[in-house]
Amino acid sequence: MPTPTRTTNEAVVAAARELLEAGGPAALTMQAVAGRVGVRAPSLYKRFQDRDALLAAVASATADELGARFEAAAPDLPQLAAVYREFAHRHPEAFRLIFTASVAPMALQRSVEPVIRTVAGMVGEDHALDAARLVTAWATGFLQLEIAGAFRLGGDIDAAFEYGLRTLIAGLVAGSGREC
Amino acid sequence: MPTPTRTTNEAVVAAARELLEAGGPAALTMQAVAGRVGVRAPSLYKRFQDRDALLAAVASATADELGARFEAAAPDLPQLAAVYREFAHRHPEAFRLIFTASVAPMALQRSVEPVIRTVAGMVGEDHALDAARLVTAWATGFLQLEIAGAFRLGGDIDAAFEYGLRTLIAGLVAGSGREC
DNA sequence: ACCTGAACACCGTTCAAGT
DNA sequence: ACCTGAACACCGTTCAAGT
Repeated sequence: MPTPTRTTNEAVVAAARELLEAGGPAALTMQAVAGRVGVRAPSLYKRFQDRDALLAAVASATADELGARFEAAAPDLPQLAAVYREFAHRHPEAFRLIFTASVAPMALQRSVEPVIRTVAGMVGEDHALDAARLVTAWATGFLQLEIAGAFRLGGDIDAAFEYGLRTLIAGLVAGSGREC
Repeated sequence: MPTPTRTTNEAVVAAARELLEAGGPAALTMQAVAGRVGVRAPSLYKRFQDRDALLAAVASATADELGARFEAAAPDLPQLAAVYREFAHRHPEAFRLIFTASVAPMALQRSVEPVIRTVAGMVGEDHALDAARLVTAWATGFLQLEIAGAFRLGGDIDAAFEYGLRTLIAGLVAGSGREC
């Protein structure tokens, strides 16, 4: 008779996310993930083609969660920025993973839509995409540098984030509306 | 009698950089690096404590090279941005490596100095650090997203980069001088 | 149908032994 | 003094054999 399944894709991805966040990518081994869901490593290959596919699933799940928080924060740009930063602080490893070449590009498309919508409301449809790319590039770079510990020259990081957001908005508004 | 050395740290790092750029981090194995400099893997441990130390040396060499190009481009912000982008395009893997947590934070400090100097000339010393962080965060994030293939919604990427730089400068100038 | 033990290839790393 | 063969631990992955 057909044997009932002993775990689920969701449980596997959840276990992988925990291991990733706890010990970085090196800790996300097939054996460790399998152990967490009560199975042996070879069984995982029934669900994911290989480790890269599992990483992609983790990235995708992370992007979906982020997208949901963006959805709740739009169309308030400072709120979007705050949500993004808090998410990166809480899941630094998953945050990094999302922007890894092999994995993520597609997973992000949907989650970024609330950002485009928000920015479009500020600068108009014509520059919406360019402006969204400006804002996401800044925030993503800032958080990546912050997480990597690259801000070593002192100063208040929170204040630098506020300054960046404020200055960015000033530039967006100045560039879109009439000049003075 | 003392055996003459069969390679140098510089040659090892150069070989590592080539392998990294050609095949990503996974291709940078101790055996492959050793093979490229005509030696066996265990010999590398005389020069670098472990693979992570070698990666750190690669990151450091990359950051130094980038710093030299920044030095030549300062204090022209658009020129700095163009140099940065060209460097990222030509060495995407090394560029990514620089911002990996375990490796790089310190290697960047010196190379970023020309950027701070340039930005200070635009907004004054008071906001120099915040403004430099805004600019580097934007550029780094943009390039990372571009390299990762995350800009999938169409549009002209070159134009988006120009737009970002222009808008950023507008914000910086508006925020520093008197308002209107 | 699903799971696993055993096996293979590959990698990082150590160390005693070579020259 | 420097280098290396051999060995060890560990990982990703495959597959025939179990239930």
